[in-house]
Amino acid sequence: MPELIEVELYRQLAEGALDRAIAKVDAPDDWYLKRGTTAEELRAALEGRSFVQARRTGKWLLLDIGGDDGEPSGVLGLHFGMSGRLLVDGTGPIERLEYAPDRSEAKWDRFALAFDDGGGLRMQDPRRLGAVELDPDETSLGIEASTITPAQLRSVLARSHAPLKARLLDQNHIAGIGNLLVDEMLWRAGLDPARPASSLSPAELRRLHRHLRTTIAELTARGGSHTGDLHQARVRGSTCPKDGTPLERRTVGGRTTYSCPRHQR
DNA sequence: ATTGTGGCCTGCCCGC
DNA sequence: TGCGGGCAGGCCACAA
Repeated sequence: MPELIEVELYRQLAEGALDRAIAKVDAPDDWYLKRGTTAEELRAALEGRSFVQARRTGKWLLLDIGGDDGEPSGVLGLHFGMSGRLLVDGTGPIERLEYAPDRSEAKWDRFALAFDDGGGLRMQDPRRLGAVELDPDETSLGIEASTITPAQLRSVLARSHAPLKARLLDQNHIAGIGNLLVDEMLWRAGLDPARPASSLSPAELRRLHRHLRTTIAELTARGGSHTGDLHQARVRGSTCPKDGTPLERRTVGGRTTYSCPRHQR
């Protein structure tokens, strides 16, 4: 469930891990290291160094590593899948994570760093769907959703025959939106998730852009992707909070989709 | 390139 | 009380 809202909270948390010398890397789960990254590589790249900046694009948290000469020497990329949590010095910004257990168990620790000062950074992920990578491919990520412009959104959707929802979930074109956010913004915008992406009129495009930006901003202020007005109705047999129509549940773009057949057109 | 499908992973919850 | 199956969603490999 970590979508860009949750990962942004993790990024802010990670600012508390900057400029602290890394004493030890603990990468106990090889499966969790992706795209050829190895535990040995991580130790070589991180031990004795420190992070100089905490960035985010879409659902990726990107920690710039400072080199011996003070110049950036690499990037540690963290991805949280749907059940990944970030903890710095044992505490995190999110207590309850949708679709993940509330508890904390040591066996869910997939990656950890110990700092010289005795603190640490830890990634917990019960379902192991997250990832740790050294120098992740940032160029393949699409436009950051939270700041996308109307013209950029138009170009993302242009000439695509994929369902609107599938396109908005495609991280290679627009980065950061997950299944909960997309259902919420399409519900607010009154757009059918199954519409071909390129079928929106100029007025509908403007409407979608406005709701995309305000949905992200509002749910950020409320504290998470699960705080949308549609969210409590994302269960079987519920009705539209807007007009009371029985909600439709189907698969669009390979994902469970709730929408209102009456006002989403 | 684009789009769709199945699979991965694990914990939880339901019905029997 | 135990067990099996379905489900959740992020993303990747693969097929057409």
